[in-house]
Amino acid sequence: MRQSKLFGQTLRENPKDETSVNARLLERGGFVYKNSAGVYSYLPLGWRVLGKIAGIIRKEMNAIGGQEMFMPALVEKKYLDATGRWDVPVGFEVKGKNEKTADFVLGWTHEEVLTAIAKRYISSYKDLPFGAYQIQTKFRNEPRAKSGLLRGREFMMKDLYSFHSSEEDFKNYYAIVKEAYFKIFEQCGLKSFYTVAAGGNFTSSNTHEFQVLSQVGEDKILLCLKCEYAENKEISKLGDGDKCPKCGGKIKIENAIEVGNIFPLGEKYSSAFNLQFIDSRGKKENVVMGSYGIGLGRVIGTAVEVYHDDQGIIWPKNIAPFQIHLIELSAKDNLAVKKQAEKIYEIFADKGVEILYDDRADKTAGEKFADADLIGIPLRIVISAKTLENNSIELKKRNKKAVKLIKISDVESII
RNA sequence: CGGGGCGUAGUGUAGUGGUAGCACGAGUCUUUUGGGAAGAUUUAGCCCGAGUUCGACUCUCGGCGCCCCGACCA
Repeated sequence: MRQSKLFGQTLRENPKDETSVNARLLERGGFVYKNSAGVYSYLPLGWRVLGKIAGIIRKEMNAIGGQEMFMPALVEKKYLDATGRWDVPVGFEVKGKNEKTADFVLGWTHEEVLTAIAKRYISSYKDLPFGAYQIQTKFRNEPRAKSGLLRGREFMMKDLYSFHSSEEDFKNYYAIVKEAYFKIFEQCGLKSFYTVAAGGNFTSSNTHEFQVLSQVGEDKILLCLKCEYAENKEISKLGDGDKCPKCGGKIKIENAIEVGNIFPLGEKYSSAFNLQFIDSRGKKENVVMGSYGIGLGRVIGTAVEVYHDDQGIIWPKNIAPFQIHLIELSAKDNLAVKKQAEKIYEIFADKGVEILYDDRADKTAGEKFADADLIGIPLRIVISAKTLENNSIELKKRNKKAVKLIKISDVESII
């Protein structure tokens, strides 16, 4: 991608209406545009990051047998009436302009919708278990959107739902999803802690959250420093400095961002919809369910909160919008630099390396460096008259200070 | 939903009861080019509505919007 053609542009100053680090850096870097409080557009750079995260999630969901599908954002009243959740205030109610349509809510979760669908296809224990997921925009009427991408009213979410013939089978799968979640967050560069929590509008059981430590996190968790056992403060009877109930280690209270959660749903939804199967002895039983969410925008916001410095974002490799940021510092009277940069750009582009090429002719070196720091691509390559004298290019990692020269002839070794 | 703050070009900011400047950005031209360059030139704005007034961006009231704290919550 040539930066001269990139839609979206860096801002030199912080937007005055944002104070959170993730919102400031993401807006300044040209990743997102705020349309309304808690409602963001993803510009091409931000969309690439979101795509990276979606890719990691897909890979891990598919690996545990999840099947991707796509459900409507318009959810008719009858679905939520079945579980009494129509009146939950998080919904945005929508009506057709012509006033003749049924009542709808913009989907804020899809347990009911998928349970209704599953009813048609599940009849025997042989149809179980199965898991289906989607990556889709969710709408929640937050009383107070805040902290940039960390709490929006509209956000991309991966929601997986699993269906089982027994509590035992469900529990096995729950543990498998748990491991998949750890892998997902790890690949996103985030260290997550598995935390016991409450179920809110979804279930009366305890649920589990994946929390990433951050000062700006709105959750407080009680975390064992030794075995990493953690409880959300909202349900915990532990206090700062207590002994861990699992290993006796020291408990510490920490702020954290909830990037994912997994819910045992039991038979709440299957009984509401009469979703039953016939077991191997011919007996009808309720399906046992679970649901599992990850907020993709929140993962982006969290990554920025965790990985940044005064100059900008420092993307973890796997979710960076590009892998290489190539900068050419050419002078008008020295076409050699420009030519060489074009050549190197083509080499990487041909090999499918994700490369952003700062080919802007009217920007100074300082401005290009500042933009590169802000955008936060992991590896910066500079080619200039100075490097060319040595038949070299300069490499610098975004998370390191040191620069290193390598010969142009060795450029492919970077791949 | 309670409390606080704030709404002026794309961004960040001045400002007066007589309708607005500055910087950056963006466009054009020239000179520049290793950490946010220089000159010339162009571009673009008072959140909305009502009221007071000869006249409102300014004062009053009412909306709406944005941020923060709290409550709530992925």
